[in-house]
Amino acid sequence: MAVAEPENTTRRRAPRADATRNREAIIEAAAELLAEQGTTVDVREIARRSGVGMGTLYRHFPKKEDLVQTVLHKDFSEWAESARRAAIDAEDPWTALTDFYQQALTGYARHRMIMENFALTWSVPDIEGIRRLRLVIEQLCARAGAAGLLRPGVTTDDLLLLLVSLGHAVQITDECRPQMWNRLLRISLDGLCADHREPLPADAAPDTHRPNQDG
Amino acid sequence: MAVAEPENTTRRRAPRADATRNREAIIEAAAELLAEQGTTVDVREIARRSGVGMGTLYRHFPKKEDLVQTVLHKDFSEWAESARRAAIDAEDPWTALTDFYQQALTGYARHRMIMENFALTWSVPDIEGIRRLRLVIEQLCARAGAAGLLRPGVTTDDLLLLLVSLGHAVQITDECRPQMWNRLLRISLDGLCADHREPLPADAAPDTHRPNQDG
Amino acid sequence: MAVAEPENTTRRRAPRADATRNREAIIEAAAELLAEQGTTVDVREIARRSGVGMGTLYRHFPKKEDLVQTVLHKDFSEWAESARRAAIDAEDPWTALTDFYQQALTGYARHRMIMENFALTWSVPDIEGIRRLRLVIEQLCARAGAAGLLRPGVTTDDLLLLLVSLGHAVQITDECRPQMWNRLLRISLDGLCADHREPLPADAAPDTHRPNQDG
Amino acid sequence: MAVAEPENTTRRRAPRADATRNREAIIEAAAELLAEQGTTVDVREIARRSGVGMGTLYRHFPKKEDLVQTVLHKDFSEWAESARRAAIDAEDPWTALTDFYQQALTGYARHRMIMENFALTWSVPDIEGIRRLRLVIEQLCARAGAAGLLRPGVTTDDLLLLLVSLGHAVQITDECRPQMWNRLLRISLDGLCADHREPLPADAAPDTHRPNQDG
DNA sequence: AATGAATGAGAATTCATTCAT
DNA sequence: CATGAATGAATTCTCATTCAT
Repeated sequence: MAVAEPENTTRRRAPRADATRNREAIIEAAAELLAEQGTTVDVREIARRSGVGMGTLYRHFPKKEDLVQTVLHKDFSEWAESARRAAIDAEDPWTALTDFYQQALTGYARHRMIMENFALTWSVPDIEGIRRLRLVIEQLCARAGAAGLLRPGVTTDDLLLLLVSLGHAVQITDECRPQMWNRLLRISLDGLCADHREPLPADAAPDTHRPNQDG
Repeated sequence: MAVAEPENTTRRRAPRADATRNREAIIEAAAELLAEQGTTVDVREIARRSGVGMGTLYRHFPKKEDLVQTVLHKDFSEWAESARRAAIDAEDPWTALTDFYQQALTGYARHRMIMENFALTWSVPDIEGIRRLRLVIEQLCARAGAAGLLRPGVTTDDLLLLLVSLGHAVQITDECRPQMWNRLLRISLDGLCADHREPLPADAAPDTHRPNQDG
Repeated sequence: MAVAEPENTTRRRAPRADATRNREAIIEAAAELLAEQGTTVDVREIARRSGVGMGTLYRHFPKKEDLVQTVLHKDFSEWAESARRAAIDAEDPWTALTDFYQQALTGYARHRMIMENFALTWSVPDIEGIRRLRLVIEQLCARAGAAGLLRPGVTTDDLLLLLVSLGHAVQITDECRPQMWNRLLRISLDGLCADHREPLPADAAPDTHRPNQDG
Repeated sequence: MAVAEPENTTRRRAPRADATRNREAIIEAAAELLAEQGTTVDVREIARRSGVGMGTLYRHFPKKEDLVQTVLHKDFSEWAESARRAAIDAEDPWTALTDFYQQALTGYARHRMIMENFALTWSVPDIEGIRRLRLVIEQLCARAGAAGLLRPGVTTDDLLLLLVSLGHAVQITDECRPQMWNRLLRISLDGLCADHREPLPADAAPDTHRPNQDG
């Protein structure tokens, strides 16, 4: 009994397995509640739904914000990764871009408030996650550009901002008019493609262009 | 022009006439603070910044939400009206549409959190205001459509959702990269114009279209 | 116009008639509201119902308690007076006593909270009114005693306390079971009358007496 | 008797076991303060006097009214129970009735405002408690009636109302003239006993009876 | 003399965080 | 290590009283 414990021994009354289980239960409950109620959710409700005591919750996440950031990070990562996969699986560059947006925006609806707050509230979250997402888009952009499918002048940042912008449309419309955002995506992609005679200027003001009457 | 009126003098805390003045001071302070901190602002801070006591604030707005709604409504109305003016002043239909978005989105930045909450939090605010805005867009849409400038199949709701969607982009980027959203607007308008061979189908999925290689 | 005003001249734009009218309106409204809601009623509601401004109300009654006391005093006086009248109109001493209680208790229901508070809340109200009421009872007591109708040993204070005690019963039962208190009055009066062999001792403890079995 | 338990030691702020202790401290403090000041007491003062923080108080009683009701219920139960005991211990039916009133009314003084509010304020509290009290009286009534000691026609409700009515007398007089209410009780019991020739009619109006002159 | 807007000290209630068991 | 009771500052809202017009 008093012998130094070997680390590998099977001890059932879990010292670490439980901790992991708890941590994940907390994150899962928090993800649900943050999605439902936003960051103003009561910490005690998170503890209740995850089935742990306040003390346990605070052992894992010393501040409420720590928990929020963790959930944000996790949700964001999973979402970004699924979108990346969709792009990789596509066969040609334009389909890759299209599928990427399609997948990313479809997933956006599940992240309502979180993504919302992600952009706006409580300090800057998960810079690293955004950097990775940006890399994905950069590759899509380069690939489509090299194939001559993307309108000249379009930058990675344009595509990133378009994603966030459409994401907001998804959040607003998904419940009452699902798939309405798909029309907006189509419009934007048409505006992005190489069909357009003129490249996108660096300081594009929209009124420099006028469509052909009765085109 | 007229003789100097004694009532015009700046007197602090005049009662009857200043009920109005107080009301406006409260709304102004609330607008600022709501923009800065969102709907969680402390009511006392609004009272403090507007220079009135708690009682006065609550005489004018019996519930915190009443005040929030009032500010929301006012901001929204002013913003929508300025965008409408910009559209009316334009000479041709496409410029009207373009100027409308330009003006609306430029104004969006000033309304940060409020517009944010407008779409997402605290019940449904100001249905009437949205209805009026929608009417404006409907006219723009009809006018541009009649002139053959607008891509067939584009609806008023598309244009409305585009506005909100780009509005979000404005809010996110306005501080760190002002005018970046203008590029997105240009892209979207290009996707909207009649240059496109195919009309926008009713259930547009973006992958139905593929750009001309090396266009 | 500038001549010194004679005090007797008929001036229509009432300086004092209005004041009186206001004062009475305030008292009337306060009486109603105090009866409905007790002393926690909002002063502004009194002002509203009486149709005067807060300033006017506070000109007449500098403190809320002043108003409450005034209403208390008035209600109490009127009530006591009506009971006194009923006693005077009666022909023989016992009927006088009986009618006095009957009238007083019937009126009690209208004074709910006020009478309630009268005995219990907010300092001592209207000592003078109680003194007058006591005088009335004293005479009834003496008259019935002299006629040999009243049980020996019964004091004026006994009769006064009985009144308040039964008054409470009235307040509690008047709405749900009107006239139920009449049974209690009958019982008490029977206990008061001279039929009883033994006089009421000075320190009457109830267990000194035992009724005749199957009397 | 048992070995000294370490858990019995007076330790301030022990958590689990002291949840109970806190709860009782709160109830005790609330009972005192409610008796002193009525239902308008500041909740913070209750917290202060019971030595707990606001949060603790609100953990046990989510609304102020919950606390008030709890205190009301507890006080009422204890009081009713002590009166019931007194009645059970008596040897003959009439003494049981007498002792019951004696005990009940003696206890009434300790419950001042609370009993006051019990009858008058804040919704209907503790119907169940009243029902139990009524059962006790019902038995006393039946027992005394069967022994031929109680005046025919007297109902359980008469006795219940008499209790409340005399209770009010107790509250009013207990401080300034203790035991004065005993005289009233004696009078009422004499009115209740079977010595009276006529039974109490169903709709007893007091003037139907007239005492024997020079009884 | 009348008006009702303004005042601000309270009062009830919530919630992030700590801590004894 | 887990638990959940305890804490108390912060927050929304009320109301007796004052005061400028």
